[in-house]
Amino acid sequence: MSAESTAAQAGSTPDTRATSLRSRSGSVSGDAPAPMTFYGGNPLPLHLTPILSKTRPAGPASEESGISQMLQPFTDVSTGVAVPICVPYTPAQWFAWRDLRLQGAHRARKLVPLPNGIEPEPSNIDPYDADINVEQAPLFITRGALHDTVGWEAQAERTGRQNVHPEKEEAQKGLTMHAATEEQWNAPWMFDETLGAGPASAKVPLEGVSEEKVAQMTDWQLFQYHTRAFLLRNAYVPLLCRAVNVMLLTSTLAIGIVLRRKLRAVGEEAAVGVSPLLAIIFSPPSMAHAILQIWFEYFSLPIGLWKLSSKLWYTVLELVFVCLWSAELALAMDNYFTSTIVCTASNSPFYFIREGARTRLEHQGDKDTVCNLQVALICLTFVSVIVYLMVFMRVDDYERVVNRIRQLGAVHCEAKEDANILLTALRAPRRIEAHTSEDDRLHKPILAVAWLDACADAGINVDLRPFAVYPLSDAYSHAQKRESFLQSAGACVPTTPWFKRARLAFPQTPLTPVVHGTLDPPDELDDREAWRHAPPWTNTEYAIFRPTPLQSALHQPLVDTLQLLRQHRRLTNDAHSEMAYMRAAAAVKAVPFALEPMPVEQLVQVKGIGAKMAGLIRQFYTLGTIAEADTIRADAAIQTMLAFTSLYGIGPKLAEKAYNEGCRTLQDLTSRKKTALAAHLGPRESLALLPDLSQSIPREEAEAIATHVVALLRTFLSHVQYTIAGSFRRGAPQSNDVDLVATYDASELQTPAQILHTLVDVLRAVPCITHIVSVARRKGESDNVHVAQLVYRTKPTTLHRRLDIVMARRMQYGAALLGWTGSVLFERDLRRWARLQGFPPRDSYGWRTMF
DNA sequence: CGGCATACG
DNA sequence: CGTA
DNA sequence: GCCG
Repeated sequence: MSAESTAAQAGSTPDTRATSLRSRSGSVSGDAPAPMTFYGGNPLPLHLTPILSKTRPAGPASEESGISQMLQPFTDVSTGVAVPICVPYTPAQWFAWRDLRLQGAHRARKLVPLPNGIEPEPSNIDPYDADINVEQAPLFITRGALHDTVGWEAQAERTGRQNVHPEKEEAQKGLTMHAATEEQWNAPWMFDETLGAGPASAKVPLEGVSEEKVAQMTDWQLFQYHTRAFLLRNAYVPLLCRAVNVMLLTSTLAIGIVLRRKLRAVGEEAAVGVSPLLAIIFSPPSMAHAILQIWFEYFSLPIGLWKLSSKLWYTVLELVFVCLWSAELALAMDNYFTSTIVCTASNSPFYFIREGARTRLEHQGDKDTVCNLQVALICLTFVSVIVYLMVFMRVDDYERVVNRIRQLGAVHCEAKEDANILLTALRAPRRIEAHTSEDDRLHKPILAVAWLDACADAGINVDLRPFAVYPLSDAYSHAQKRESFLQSAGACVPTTPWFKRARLAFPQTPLTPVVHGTLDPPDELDDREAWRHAPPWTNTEYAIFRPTPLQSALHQPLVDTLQLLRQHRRLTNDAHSEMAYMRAAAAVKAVPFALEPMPVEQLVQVKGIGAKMAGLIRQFYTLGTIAEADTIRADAAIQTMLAFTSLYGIGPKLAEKAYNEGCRTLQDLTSRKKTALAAHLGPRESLALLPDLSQSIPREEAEAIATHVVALLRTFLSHVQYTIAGSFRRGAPQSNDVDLVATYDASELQTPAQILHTLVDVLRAVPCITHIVSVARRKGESDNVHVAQLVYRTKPTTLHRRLDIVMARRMQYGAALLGWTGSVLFERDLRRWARLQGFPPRDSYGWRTMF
């Protein structure tokens, strides 16, 4: 709607109002139909920015004034979404969120229509035709990296208070859990406990291996399995490796000494060159190094937590020993083959007599001893070099993990406080305790790195419990319920690609598989991989489970009409009916085939469409309109009240009241009322701003605003990351407001509320905010997500824009992002489903306050 | 026939 | 009650 | 108004 039409409408007389209002309502969704896209999140490619890199904006923000800053092209990092890898709330909730994430994966990826002319409108397809030609179905493939959606990023509960229902406690008893609750975990760490007896035992199934599988194994497989389990689980293994290393070095030293003594005894000190001497010289520092490494591994700060420079030095040291022993190996071999006592046989290609060489010592036995010792030296040195190289590769492992994290779309956090999951190569509980806070151990799963690989293999977040290297908190009290749900949903095997499970997990009717997600895309393998992540349309009661285009390519006029009926129900204060229309509109919007030819009996099979809706839809497609909608459009009173509600702070109740008191124009409303509502943005200001605020904001401007605000934010806050949420994040080309979700480093001491206040002060000083609708309480609880609702204006000549700035700690960033991405129906269905899944009503901010 | 999202100003 |  |  344009500013002109709004102004005309506001100033119109009662007689002309009806027509102007009608034209207004007619243009409610009159935008040109956008190409059909799923909720793809931000259409810009979303990268997960590793916090590791400490990305800063291109230019120093403080040097430029706000406006010139804003005019700069949008080159910021804002399209990167950095979300700490974490679990939401309790593990039980984590499972639920994981499912949500799976089923809502369409929100996580950029979806691109398939090339080469595949029609996105399968209007002639009969969905009941069993042999449906899938090639005619709308086909979408996904590209781009996974970014946060539902599961990764929601956050761990901090308080740990659990509202354990008695019956759930009871149910917990039969629970098969990781051995984490056995008391060895809490006992001081001792070698003998970890050697076979403790929870690190191979008896605990390895990740991804069910007990039934183990039972079916052959002896050889069982042996392999137990070996693997031993090597992976046993805390003694690294020590064993080091012990072997030390033994090798000791042997090398011994051989060097024996060899040298022997040579001296026979008066042939130069017979095999300097290699025995070098072995004697190199061995002691190498042993010291090995012992140092044992200390590093068992007693120091875990190497993964070292400073980068320390890690580099550690690697360099390792490299030095690789070099030393490589040199020794080469030298020992050369000394052997060119020995003055000629160790090589006369028929070998290495055999030749050098000047001064003696083919014989006094005793043949002495020569054999010397030569054999030299061979032993070569072998030991070779093994040592191999061992060093293996250790070297282990150091490299850390980088691999970081890359994996990034590849999975999660974020590697520098500060432990920011993380929601801790990954470690450590296995000893005492060491883990030494390097984590009690709070972390209580609320964050501490997992083996193998979990990451399992996630990468499965393409989803897999059950983390088998990967726990430290007892998971009591928060698992709800795991039983989750487990049974997942099992009933067929969603409990981590190695199953998610789309297979999702098919089973979706509540669905026979109507469902109109569009299969099983078609292979024509070209590259990458696309094939991506394809499996594009969920098919699902006939479900819950909006969270189905992909939905921003605009329906088939039914947008019908959707708009249903929305009009919904507005009417809202004005008439019929919340439940209103919701039914909202659901119906959303359901229709998501349907990927034409409803037009369908009889009522088929229409009612779509979830959310009942008898009445089906009738209305039939009416719409036979008569070309819905009678009730026409009535509403012709009703001046309703249209007037509808116009009233476009003012900030005026809802159905006030609109009706005002209308009954004789108000007919927006001016009437403002002159009559001086409501205390929305203290800083009353009806008068709201009316003044309406021409501006009702104009939609293009993406570019939203991004410019965000860039500007974040630049200001960065003048006093470090490590700021942000995302434009709201309908923009759902892919809308324009919106009526900008939702900016921002987060910052855990090292920052300020609370989100304090930051918001500072930011608002800065924005006011610039000045580019004209109204403060509301700001967070100044001394709000330190851990809450806080919001500033502002009216933003770049400079006096530009339009006023509604701007919401959401400030969250990084732990809650993902949750905040989810909560502020919407849509409204999505949020409601999210909570509805969560409640249905039996989440305890709790007051922790994690669940309650955020959603 | 009960439930339908939730928190905050 | 209105807003997100 | 729809769903279970």
